[in-house]
Amino acid sequence: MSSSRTARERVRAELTREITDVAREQLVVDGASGLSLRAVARELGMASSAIYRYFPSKDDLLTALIIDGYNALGEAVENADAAVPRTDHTGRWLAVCHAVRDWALAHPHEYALLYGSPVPGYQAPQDTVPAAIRDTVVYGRIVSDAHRAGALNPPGDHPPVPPSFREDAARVRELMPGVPDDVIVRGLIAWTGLFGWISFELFGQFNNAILDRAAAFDHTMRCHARTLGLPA
Amino acid sequence: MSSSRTARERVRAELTREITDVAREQLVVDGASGLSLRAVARELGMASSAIYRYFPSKDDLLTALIIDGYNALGEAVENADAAVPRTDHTGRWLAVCHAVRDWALAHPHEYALLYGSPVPGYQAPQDTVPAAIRDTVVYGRIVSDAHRAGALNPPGDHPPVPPSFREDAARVRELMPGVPDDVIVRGLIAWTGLFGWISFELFGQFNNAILDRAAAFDHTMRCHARTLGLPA
DNA sequence: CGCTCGTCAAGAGCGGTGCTCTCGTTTCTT
DNA sequence: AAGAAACGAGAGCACCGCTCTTGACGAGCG
Repeated sequence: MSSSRTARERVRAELTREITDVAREQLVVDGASGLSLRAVARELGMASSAIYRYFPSKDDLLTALIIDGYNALGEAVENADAAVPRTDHTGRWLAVCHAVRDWALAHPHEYALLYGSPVPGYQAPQDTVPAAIRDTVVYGRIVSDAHRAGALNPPGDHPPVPPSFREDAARVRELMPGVPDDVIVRGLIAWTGLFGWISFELFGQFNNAILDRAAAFDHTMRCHARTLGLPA
Repeated sequence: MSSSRTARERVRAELTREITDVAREQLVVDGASGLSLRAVARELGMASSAIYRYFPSKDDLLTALIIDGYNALGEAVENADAAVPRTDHTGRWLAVCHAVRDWALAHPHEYALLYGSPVPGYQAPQDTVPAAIRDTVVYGRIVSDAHRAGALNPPGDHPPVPPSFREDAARVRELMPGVPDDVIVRGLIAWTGLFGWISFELFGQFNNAILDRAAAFDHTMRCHARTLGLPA
């Protein structure tokens, strides 16, 4: 019977979830470096060695938390985008910006885990990729929609893209169908600018300089929208 | 005699330097999380407890490495800027961009220590600030020089800056004397865009997407220059 | 029913960590 | 020369990730 076998699998899945939940709580409190398998086991009233039945190593637990984090951020971004009329491309962009920032401010340690420095001998497990690009997928759709609607009027001239960028642009274009090379460049600029700003804000680079970060962020993202070519 | 007293201080300073040097080697190899006081002591042939005569905790050693890193990066940026004619503002900006990126690629773990996620319970020791802003000082001078020379012609219109940004702009203006509010916004966009790009590149966010990063980076920074208002 | 057999939790243990304390020794100061 | 300050070494504490062994539990099969 699948039910009996499922019963075992079910309790296993449940305990796995409990472990990640407790681990996430510790992550929120102490950050990634403060996460301790023994402390998680203690919290769950089990032996530390039992954890290894569910996660072969601490890195694997962290990877699970990373995937969860990407999904949580991606979902927040998707919801923010969905709440704005499809044709209000500027509003969708700003909604995405604020969704990312709000999530980052609410979950600083998890944001640091996703977009801060990865562990030294870093190799991104391939199974993190689908979760990791959820927010970027939403963003690409906004740019693509805006371009297709003829809503993009980028100001100023850019130098011609270098020849080797054509292939890279083609890869990026999978997320922004139909968008010309220069708009892809502008799209990359806005996207890296968004995360660059949030990382600066979260990691203390704005200390003693920018105090009303919410206002400065909103205005900066509106300027990014203009450079992308979105209407005011 | 100051010489006799200096003899003690001298050997102390020398050992302090040796400790940071060995620690930096380990940082380069294993990253910040792999740094071990005991391993440093072992490498130096001394007891681990002796290290604490020189650095009260591991965090203090890391802080010293952070300051060294900021200074190394700042010096690289200063040299890169100094090698370009003063009136070639676009060239100075591009030189700074490439200096930051080259340094980051050559010292990824140290870059991660500076601009990646800080330790969880983060409080920036105030004595890191002078070193931390060396690169920004150079950048501010470039923008200020370009503006004073009348070389800035920012394309497109930006929305009016929010009232609360005036005070923040005034603080930033200490590094960019004489620059109007909107140019300060554009300056922040380029600066956060530079570090946002490098962080994305270094922390794996460009994997499977952008392969010729050098070319894409150079072109993107030229586009940033245009948005700032610098001539082609 | 009884008997394997796979799954699991628990405990001990290994080598490592940051950090503290004590205890002689060295080195500078007075 | 005597006292004070700085120093290195060693033992030890509490913690860590991880491994290995042992024993209990429960599902499937003869």
